[in-house]
Amino acid sequence: MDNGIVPLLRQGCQLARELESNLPNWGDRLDLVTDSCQQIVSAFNGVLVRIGNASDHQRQMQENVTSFTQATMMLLQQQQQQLPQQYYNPGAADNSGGARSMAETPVSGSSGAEAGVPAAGGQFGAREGSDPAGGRASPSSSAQRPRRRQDDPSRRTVTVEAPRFGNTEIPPEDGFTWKKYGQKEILGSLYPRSYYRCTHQKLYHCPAKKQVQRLDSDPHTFQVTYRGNHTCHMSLTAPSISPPQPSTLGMVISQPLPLPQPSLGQPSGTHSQWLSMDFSLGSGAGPSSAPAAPREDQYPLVAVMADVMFNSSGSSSNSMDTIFSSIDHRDDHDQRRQSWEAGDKKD
DNA sequence: TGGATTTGACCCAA
DNA sequence: TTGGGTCAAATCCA
Repeated sequence: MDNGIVPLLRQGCQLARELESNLPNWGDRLDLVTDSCQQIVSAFNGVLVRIGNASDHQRQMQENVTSFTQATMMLLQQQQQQLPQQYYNPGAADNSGGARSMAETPVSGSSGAEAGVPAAGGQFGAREGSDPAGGRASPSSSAQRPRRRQDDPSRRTVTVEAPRFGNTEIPPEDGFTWKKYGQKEILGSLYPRSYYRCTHQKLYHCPAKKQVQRLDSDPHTFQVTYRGNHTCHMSLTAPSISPPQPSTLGMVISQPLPLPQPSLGQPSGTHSQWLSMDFSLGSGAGPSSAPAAPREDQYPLVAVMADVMFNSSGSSSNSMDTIFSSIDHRDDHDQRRQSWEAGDKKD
């Protein structure tokens, strides 16, 4: 391996470890967390760029890097999904230069003129309308199905680079399964906008939706707008009923990633909650079961992912499987310890 | 045959 | 009035 890949890998791992060690001290400085995550992603993106003509081994590494990059960005996305917008650092999401793979900016309105308008009420995970499977809205029911175009605090936009391999017509996996329900030509845009909703919308009334549109200026880049939060995986049954594609990042999010409750009333330590709750479901416990106070052994998630990624010696198994089985094992261990402690206290 | 996608029409916020 | 968002019938596909 040459072409500066190793230094970049080291840099990425180093950044991950720094993030790990700094997390307990950063408190609610989520801008710092964001910056750090983006530096990590940039480092691994640099690796991606340098891995051109990949051998099999390098290709495996590339898949690992891609998975880690996507996982990191998804974690970052999940994090921001739960945060009041004042925690965001829009400047850090600027994708105007450097290795651009995914960049995220909070969207407070549909026009740039409204950028900076604080999200009214800071509502998280605003559920859209009433019954998403309610069929065509009658005049009375339409009042319960507001068609928000602006001021939707749960609206987030990411720019996603088209896949380099395979079908470049579709945006990369983002960890969820989506069902396309519409496509529309958009005025002033060369490319149509596609509308997706969560596959589990009917089963679990999951309100999550996304819009995918190719950029006019860069057809190799998609702008993906997410609306609503996934509630399907907070269901006790959802993860086991509809396992995602095993070979995709779907493993990442569709596994025990509990998404934010609409009424998160815990402004302090929010990011700690993000880190502690995301992978703490293991056996189906909901976010409400997340420990109130973060434990320091819950922070090294990123480092764990990096370690597993680079220590998995070319296994044919999916890297995300490895990563999250590792996390699950950690979680199992935690659960066993907690149950043991509980039993111990009973005695 | 059932689930996913396509597509034209409808609804409604701006 | 316009155009974005959604619905649902038609179609495709495994």
